Amino acid sequence: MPTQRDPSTTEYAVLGILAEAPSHGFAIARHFRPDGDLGRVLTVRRPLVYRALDRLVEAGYAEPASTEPGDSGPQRVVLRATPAGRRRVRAWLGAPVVHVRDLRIEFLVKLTLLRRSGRSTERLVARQREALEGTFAALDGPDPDDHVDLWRRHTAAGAASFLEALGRRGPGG
Amino acid sequence: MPTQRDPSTTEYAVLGILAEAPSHGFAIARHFRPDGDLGRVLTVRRPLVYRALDRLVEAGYAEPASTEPGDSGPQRVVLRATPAGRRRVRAWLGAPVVHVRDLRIEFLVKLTLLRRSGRSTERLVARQREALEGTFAALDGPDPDDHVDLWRRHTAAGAASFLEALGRRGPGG
DNA sequence: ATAGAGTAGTCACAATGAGACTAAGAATGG
DNA sequence: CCATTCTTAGTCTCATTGTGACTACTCTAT
Repeated sequence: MPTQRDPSTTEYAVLGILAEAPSHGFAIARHFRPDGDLGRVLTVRRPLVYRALDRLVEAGYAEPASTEPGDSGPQRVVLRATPAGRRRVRAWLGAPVVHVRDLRIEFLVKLTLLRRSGRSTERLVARQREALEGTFAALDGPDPDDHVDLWRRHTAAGAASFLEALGRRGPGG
Repeated sequence: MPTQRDPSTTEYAVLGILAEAPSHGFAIARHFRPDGDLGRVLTVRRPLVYRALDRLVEAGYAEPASTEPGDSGPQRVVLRATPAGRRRVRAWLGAPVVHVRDLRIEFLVKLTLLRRSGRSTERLVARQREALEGTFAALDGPDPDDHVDLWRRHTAAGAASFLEALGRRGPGG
């Protein structure tokens, strides 16, 4: 059998929603529209949401639960997260990202999912700061000549102050 | 005839190299490896470089110039930028990016190309600051509660201080 | 001679992204 | 009463991007 690759951020995000409560593709897709809570961070169009669900089912992280009549429309196929899926997404939600560049999407998706369901973000924020403190420390000293290094320095400084501001807001912040 | 879409950043970057001097795919691809000057900003694998060249030729921005014996290897196909291609890339190099998120790749590619060939970056940097000053100004005030807005604020601040630091280094900086 | 390393370019396939399409049921309007 | 239109629900197709493996050519070292 072909080895399953790790879920993408999109797939994890969809699984995150599904782990909160059983749902169906169309409803999940609403969260990921540009004006949705998750869509503000990561917009995902409908076909992609359905593809992500297909993969999650293939991987054993989600399964069909039932078909229900739709809200004025065709039947909907309700899916739910499996225990393996819930374990997987819980581990992902607790783990900090490795690169500064993943803060923008992956880390913000995690924060959004945690806050949606009223879970505390304190631990994740603390771990994220620890995970990147080495990166931030390596950027001390005078401004470098190279413009790429200069960019890294100033954006890393922005990211560091973001994490500090997050940390200053007690639990749930 | 199908309307040509605008070149992607990758295509512009390849065209930028080609506009400096006629060259061939393999040599161009070297600049875009992770350790190359352009690759530090935007890495592009060989197949993608050749595809970009195909498109540039289709679009009339590049054309085959000659075939030459390779450096210990097969013949190489040398391409050159057409006048239309040179015009196009010159205009692109002079134009600031519209969104903060495009600074990281598109703007840094422009800077890199300008510096490679010894051209001044002053004008582009000044225009880029003007182009984003509205965005930066809109972020004044106390830290927002929403974590997505908080992220935007702190990273925009990082980007603004990067552009200021760039601006402080006279011509060519 | 032959095995390796670097040069030059191609191929096939997977993943992503965007738009248009089917289809069902409810509401509207002449 | 029938046609239109809106929203819900899901699918299909195609273009673009990204990745690894592949061919082939030339020189060098063993």
